[in-house]
Amino acid sequence: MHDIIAVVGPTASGKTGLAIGLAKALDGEVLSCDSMQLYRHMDIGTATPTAAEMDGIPHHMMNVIDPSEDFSVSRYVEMADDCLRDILTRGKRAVVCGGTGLYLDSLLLGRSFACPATGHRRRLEEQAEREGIEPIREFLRTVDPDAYARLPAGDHRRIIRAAEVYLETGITITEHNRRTQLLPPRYEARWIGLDFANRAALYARIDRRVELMMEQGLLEEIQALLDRGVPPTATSLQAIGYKEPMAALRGEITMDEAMAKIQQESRRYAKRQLTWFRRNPAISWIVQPDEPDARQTLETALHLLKDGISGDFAP
RNA sequence: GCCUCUGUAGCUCAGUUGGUAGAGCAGCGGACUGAAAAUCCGCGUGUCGUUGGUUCGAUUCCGACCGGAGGCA
Repeated sequence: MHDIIAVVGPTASGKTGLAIGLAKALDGEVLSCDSMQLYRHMDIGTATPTAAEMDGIPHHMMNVIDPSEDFSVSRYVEMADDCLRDILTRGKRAVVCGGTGLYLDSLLLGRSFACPATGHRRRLEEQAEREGIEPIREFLRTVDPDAYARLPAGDHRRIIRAAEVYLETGITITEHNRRTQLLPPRYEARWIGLDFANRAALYARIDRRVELMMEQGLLEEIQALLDRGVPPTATSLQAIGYKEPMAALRGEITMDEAMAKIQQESRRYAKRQLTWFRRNPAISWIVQPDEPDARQTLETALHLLKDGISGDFAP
């Protein structure tokens, strides 16, 4: 059996519970792969498991970053890779659990990154603000025609990044991506994906979970972050479940609208996550019924792992 | 009971002087390589309430029926 098990899937699909169950059954520890659960003091809105839910299983890469800090994929890989090696060195299994597809792929498949955010980025962003994106696209057309052709004119973020990488390194992002995709996977992992037979069942769970977050004091959690001095523009506060109530606090929408917005944005996010994971052929999917039984799902997962079966299964 | 209005996509509605229809929102699909819970791209998904009639042809015109809203009683 593999020493590294990846539990992936859309938000509210039951990853957390399954990962803890697997860790208990297989003498493992959980390595979180969630771009928001890694912030401290953001437990309710990110559905970070409580100590009771963790049930004694060590969790890594959770509550490790201050919400005021900016973060990045490469920092995640650096830190998470240390955790992963440490877990394996101690003879434990690693259950990598999360819904942030880019982080998962970067850590387990192994991706190198061209260069950190540079002064070029700020300058390019200001230029785009002043003159529009076209001059930057033109520049890209001359130095990296592939990126120019591939990136839609509306995707300012990636156009600026592509220009930045070339200005900083002298290598186009197209060439960099080509090289990094040729690298072999960094780790051999067994991927298990959680999904639902009916999309509506997943959406119902999302809606219910958001209501629960409000009952648990999401608004108080947000207020505490602001009182703590976290800038409203911080990356952490752009998370779904945080930015919408803040818009309500600014009086732009009502709190009821904010809650409906959180639910809708969570549904869309879940769909994007599915799009990301669906293209990974290594994932064995557990297709859950409308009212899944956690024990049953765990059994199915253990069965998959034991027999090394691949393919999709209904518990 | 009578009168008026109304019934078109999941929702709110537009439209067709008769040639099987289109917007917004919702939804669906996709991309993604140092912000990723971010960012971006694409796609109308439809017994035009039902049923008769007129017509070469009806979602459109006429009748009946069914549902909804309002008015008079």
